[in-house]
Amino acid sequence: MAATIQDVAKAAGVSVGTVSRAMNNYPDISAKTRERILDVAKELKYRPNLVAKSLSSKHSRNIALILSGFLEDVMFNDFETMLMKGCYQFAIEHDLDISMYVINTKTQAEKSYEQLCYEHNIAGAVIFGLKNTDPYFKSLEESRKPCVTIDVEVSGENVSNVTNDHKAAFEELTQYLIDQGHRKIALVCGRENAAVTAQRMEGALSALHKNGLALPKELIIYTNFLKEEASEGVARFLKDGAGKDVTAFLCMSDMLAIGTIEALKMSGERVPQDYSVVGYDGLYVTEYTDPKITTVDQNIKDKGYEAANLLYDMIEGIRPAQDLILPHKLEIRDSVRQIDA
Amino acid sequence: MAATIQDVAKAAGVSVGTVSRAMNNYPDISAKTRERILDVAKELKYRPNLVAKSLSSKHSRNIALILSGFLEDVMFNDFETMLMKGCYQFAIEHDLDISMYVINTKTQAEKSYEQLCYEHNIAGAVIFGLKNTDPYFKSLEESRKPCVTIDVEVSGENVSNVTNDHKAAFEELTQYLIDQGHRKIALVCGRENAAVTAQRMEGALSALHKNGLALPKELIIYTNFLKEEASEGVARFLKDGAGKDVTAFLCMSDMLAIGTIEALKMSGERVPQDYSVVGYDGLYVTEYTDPKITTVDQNIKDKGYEAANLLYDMIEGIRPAQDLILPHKLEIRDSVRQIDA
DNA sequence: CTGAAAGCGCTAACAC
DNA sequence: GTGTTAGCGCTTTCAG
Repeated sequence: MAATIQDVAKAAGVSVGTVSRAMNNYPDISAKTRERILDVAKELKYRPNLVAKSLSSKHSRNIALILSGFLEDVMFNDFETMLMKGCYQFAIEHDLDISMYVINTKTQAEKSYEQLCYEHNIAGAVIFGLKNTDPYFKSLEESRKPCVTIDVEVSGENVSNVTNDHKAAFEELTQYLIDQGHRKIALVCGRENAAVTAQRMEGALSALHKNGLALPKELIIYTNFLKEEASEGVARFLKDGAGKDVTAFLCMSDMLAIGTIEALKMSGERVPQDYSVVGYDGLYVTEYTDPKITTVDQNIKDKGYEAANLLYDMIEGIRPAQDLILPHKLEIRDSVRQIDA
Repeated sequence: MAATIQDVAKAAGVSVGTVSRAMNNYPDISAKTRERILDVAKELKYRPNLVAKSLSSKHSRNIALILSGFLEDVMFNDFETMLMKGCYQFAIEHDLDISMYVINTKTQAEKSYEQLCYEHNIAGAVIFGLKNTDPYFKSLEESRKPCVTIDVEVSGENVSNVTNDHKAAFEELTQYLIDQGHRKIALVCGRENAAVTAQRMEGALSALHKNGLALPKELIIYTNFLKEEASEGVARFLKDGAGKDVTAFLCMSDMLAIGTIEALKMSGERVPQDYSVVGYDGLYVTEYTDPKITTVDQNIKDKGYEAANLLYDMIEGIRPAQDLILPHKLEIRDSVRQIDA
């Protein structure tokens, strides 16, 4: 078995309390006692049992990354992975432990966020993947454990939100299309009950209206953010003839853009020569597609990092709960053609 | 604060021991007492504190997924994500908790696997990303905590290994290229100290030799599995004229194939019309590239699932440590041209 | 500055 | 069947 604090105490000829003080860098201990203890600890390869530690101290350096729907996603997507990388980056820099929990709508109903925290002695969590209709969406409000949601604005004394200005970003993206001479633009829309969908929709409409353009119903293709739905939708759209004169597809996510391009190619159309397509998210895969997709980079890794950072500050009482809006960046690549006037 | 076992005991008018028995479905308790306790527990929204539980019981339903180098990867890659999904799938089905730990060569030296387990009361771990030269590679051997490594054969009484028959798979892949009429094939090689590199190399050589073909040194492009290295290598290769008469690039990973195709396109070559390219791994991104890449699908998610499953069985004493070789599948897509005799 | 002791929430003998 | 109690390994008063 591994050495315990008892073993170290015995070997160093002191009490466990003193070992604890030495290990945790308490000030009220003589330098030489501390050193002796540290030596013995190293000798015995002693590592404090963090479980016991968190049980007795009632707080822990343990935060969680909670992913809702991680396993349900039919579609593959590296959003979560980038988010993770950001969170872990921060955690490692600050010597925190992260536990990842996968939940879904059903398990949210069975066990509240607070319960999950108490169960695992977790100080707080970054939560991704919540839908407007999820149980957590409401229950988080009363949570005494701090948390940071991504891209979903949940109110509550202890809940922060990290997001982008999706409206502005999507407006920029739309404006870019318009600047390139596109006038009749089809919108490939995301899941209805997603906050980001509404925000991006606003952005699109805003840009369109500013330029005296409209978005007729028949130019909207509805999806749940699944690539396949975009493909089918666009294929139908082309067949219907609904897309007469349309020159560009404005997609609410990169995966939708990929699906759109797929359908276009299947129909013998070229991108961007025949149709222009833009995406949104900044997934790494958009650099490997053909053509490389013009998109808005959300800098998801940063988002993870900042979310973990904010969570940490909330736990430590450094910052209060707040909404954080991170910068985005229009990433111009090869999927848009400039149309001559 | 959340309710504790004490609260439930008091409210139900029984002792904590009895509550414990009720909560853990022990047989030696009357049905009605159990029910009453369960009711009270639900009433109080009681959730056992798993930290206390694992501390007192000395075992836990906590396993870890340890990723070495997760943050160092310059290259993005969804290998880890798919692995995670597999592990979590199993964990959820079996009511296990998974903690994910990110380590690297340096932290491996500072803290052994066993220490990490004791620190967190972890029953065992699935370990991914180990290099032949990593400290864990040796230290795992003596571990008393069970673990399952992915694609790295580490000996040790308590260590299992889940992998594919990379040699056979790569041989198949090479043979496919040969069957399509390719005779002069360049090899885009992976990291030198990776076990999988050696195995795939063997497979390539085997297929080549069986067909009376050779692999001259100048037809090998060395990389560390980074896409950019493949790009540069292939570009240099084309410029050098080393690749005279070469008709196909056999890549040891999908990312290398992507880099290869990138370089080829940059040089004005078409894939597969001018050059054929095959990859290896079965990353989802190979379906979105142009052309879609012919590859060997390792079914990484399954690998994660089976690894977690084996780990669980080792912990429970159901299966001893062992090597598991999972099936692969040649995924024929559009990046290879058939060459007429 | 250091030791002794209570207790974190739970399990697991051991009684009765 | 159920209560009692001694820990699990650690932190944290409280003395001295």
